[in-house]
Amino acid sequence: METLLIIDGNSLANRAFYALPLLTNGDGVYSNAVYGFVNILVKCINEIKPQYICVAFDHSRHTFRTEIYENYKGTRKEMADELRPQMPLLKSLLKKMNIKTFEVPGIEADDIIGTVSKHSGVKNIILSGDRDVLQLIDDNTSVWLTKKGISDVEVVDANNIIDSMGIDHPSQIIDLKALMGDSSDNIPGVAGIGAVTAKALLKQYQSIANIYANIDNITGKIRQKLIDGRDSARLSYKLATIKTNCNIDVNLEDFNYDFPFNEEIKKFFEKFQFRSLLRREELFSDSANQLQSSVTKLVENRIQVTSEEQLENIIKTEDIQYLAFDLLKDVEFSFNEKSVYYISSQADLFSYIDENIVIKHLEPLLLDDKIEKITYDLKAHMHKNKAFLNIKGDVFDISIAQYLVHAGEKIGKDIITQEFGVLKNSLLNSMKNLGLMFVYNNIEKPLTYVLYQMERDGFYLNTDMLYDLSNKYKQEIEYLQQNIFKYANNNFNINSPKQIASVLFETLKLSDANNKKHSTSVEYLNLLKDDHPIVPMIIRYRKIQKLVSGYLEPYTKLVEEKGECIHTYFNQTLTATGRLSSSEPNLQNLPIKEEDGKNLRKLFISRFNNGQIVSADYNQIELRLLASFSKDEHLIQAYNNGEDIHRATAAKIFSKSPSDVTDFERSSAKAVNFGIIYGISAFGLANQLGIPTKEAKIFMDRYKATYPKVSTYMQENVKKARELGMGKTMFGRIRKINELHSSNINMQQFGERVAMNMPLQGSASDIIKLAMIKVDEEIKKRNLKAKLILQIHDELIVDCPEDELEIIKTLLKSCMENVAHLEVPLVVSLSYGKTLYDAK
DNA sequence: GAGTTCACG
DNA sequence: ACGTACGTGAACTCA
Repeated sequence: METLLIIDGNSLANRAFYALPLLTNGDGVYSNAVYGFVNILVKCINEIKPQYICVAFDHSRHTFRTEIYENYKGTRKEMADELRPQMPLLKSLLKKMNIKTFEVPGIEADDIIGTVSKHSGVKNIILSGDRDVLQLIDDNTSVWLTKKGISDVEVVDANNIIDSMGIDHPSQIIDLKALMGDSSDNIPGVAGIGAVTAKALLKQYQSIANIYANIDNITGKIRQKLIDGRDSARLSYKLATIKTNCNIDVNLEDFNYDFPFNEEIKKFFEKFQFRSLLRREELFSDSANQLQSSVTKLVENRIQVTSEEQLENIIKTEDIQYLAFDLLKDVEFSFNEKSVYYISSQADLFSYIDENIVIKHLEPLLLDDKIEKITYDLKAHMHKNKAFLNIKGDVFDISIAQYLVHAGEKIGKDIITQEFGVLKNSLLNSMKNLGLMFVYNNIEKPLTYVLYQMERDGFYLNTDMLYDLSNKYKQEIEYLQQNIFKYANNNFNINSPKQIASVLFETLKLSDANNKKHSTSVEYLNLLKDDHPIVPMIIRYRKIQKLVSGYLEPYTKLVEEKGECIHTYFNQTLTATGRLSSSEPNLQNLPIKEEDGKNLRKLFISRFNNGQIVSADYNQIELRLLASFSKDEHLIQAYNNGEDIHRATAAKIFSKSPSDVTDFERSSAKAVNFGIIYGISAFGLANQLGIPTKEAKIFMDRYKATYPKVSTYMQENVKKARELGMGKTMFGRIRKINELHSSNINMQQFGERVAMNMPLQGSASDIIKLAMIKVDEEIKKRNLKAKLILQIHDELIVDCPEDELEIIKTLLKSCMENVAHLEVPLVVSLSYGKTLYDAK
């Protein structure tokens, strides 16, 4: 059974604080409580190996207990001045460890612990210094009590609590306290009754309720004391009872944590000089270790270059095993693992050496094909300095390798040049083990150069038209705004969904049936568009506002700053599936579906006189891949015969001839086909089609019955992903899918959909990347002036001189269609025209 | 910085 | 009873 470790944060920090001498780091910041806390945390992680951890903190002194009894814990001293500042420090460290912390107004840490332990559904171990929590012990819950100091713990569970406390059942802790009181919490109990009498009474009567029920059988002074103290006992019972039903979210998924620790934790430990922890290499993940060793060396071997002579001397005398460089943040380079050289920022005038001087001296090394180069983000370096354009010899890009090994994961990018050699070896090793070498060598590495050119060349804009369009739409916004205000009888911010909702549903009292959340997205606005003239105005305002603030204004700004050519940035190391992404500006989401937006595409023009914008896009590449991977005969046959696939699907699942398929049936089949690619769920399909989930389920079932091989293929994907912990594309690109082993059913289902979708989306992405490399090669080979300038996932855009149009069309089609050989043909559609709008 | 909304494949 | 289609980027509000 899985185990959840629940820590009483205040209790443990207190114990640690008083057990250890006051340590400070160099800056005089106290850290002994944090240090002690981490030590015992690590000890528990090693011994318990819990799957989950959470930490509960007291929010403040004011709780429901002080409400009913103002003296509760009234004898406690204030938190020590040296401890108080350590608490936020501790909490931020826990956050870095990805350990969930709770801190809830009105209740104490104990109540959080009680609630979590009773609702976790797994085995609980409570770590605390406070015996109060013993009342929470049951068959699934035990307590680790910290003893004097912090290194010793006493384990109390359902079996030994009797010996430990001299009672028969954990819940009697409450009864015991209600009788004898508790001086540390200032719980009164029954005056005159101490531990011995209380335990004896409980031995005989089990509970305080039963004691009072049998009060007539009790004799002597004890009886009188019990009668006199009845109210106090009742109050004490309430105070001593830990709540187990607080209003907090107990979600195991939140209690996952990171261990071994990451780089950030290591840095934290360094900052506070937790040396004994830093020495324990097993506490840190590999990359953290690599970083750590570099940090250690860095302290000793980070050498500032302050003059040209020094630089010349270094290059002459160093043991040059490779050239590692990173000029993006600071200017840093190294030749082996022993040292790293850097130049200081320009602010340091006396020891300033220009980065161009450094580059000048490194250039012979860059051009020496026998010296291996290692860098982080080669493409950015190419943009930064032309010396990086013609590097000879092998170049290893850490950022790409890291991305391939860790696609879809969040990893720190704080890497130091000195460690590049080590990192390269370990990443190369990982890539070999994971079967990523083809993707690295044949896809991503050559693609970097293609993307560099695309970013550099950019897309030309019709600036006159940009200003005209901008003004036209701004006027319309002004007009819409006035009308909307008029209808609302009020000026408000139309960009605020909250304010729109208030106008629609409160001021104008429009129906919010089926829209309890008062969503104002078009989907819901459309339902109301006939109810009030303000609604279509708002819909139109939204649309135009989007065009202006999302496209026209950013372009205007870019044109003013950088001229009439727009350069996007293609992120090659971001998406989980292997796709590219485009930003600043994003040219992968230019409007196309509606005419108003599509008009913006007229802004995008050729750089050549009478030039042409050529678009080539893969027809349904993901569905074709599905046909090929699943080897489903019906799908393969349909594609080989060039059939309309959605119509064919509709004919199959609605059992009629293709010519009898209605528009609704075809669009339903289309939605089903998309759904299949996304890892279908009946709910999602129902939502898409606006039909009940039950009906969507029927569509799905019919699809599965019609295309059984697709069904098995998808299940096979999930199964493989579950075994390997990752999804894979046809060329071996991977994406880790940890969600498949989540305790949360929703997360698991998400993992399943990802396992079904990633091989399709990712393989399509591999294919178009290979095509881009091929297209670039062919353009170069033929000395063409045409330029590949955009990639939009399944589409390539080329800016082409008039006289190269025919060759480019042929070249694009053949490169793209022949880049991979599948069970079905890859079909590319071509279109072209004077603007991107015309290349439709 | 999260939540909403909307642009694309 | 609840909430889910896959992958992105960006503008905007509001706490």
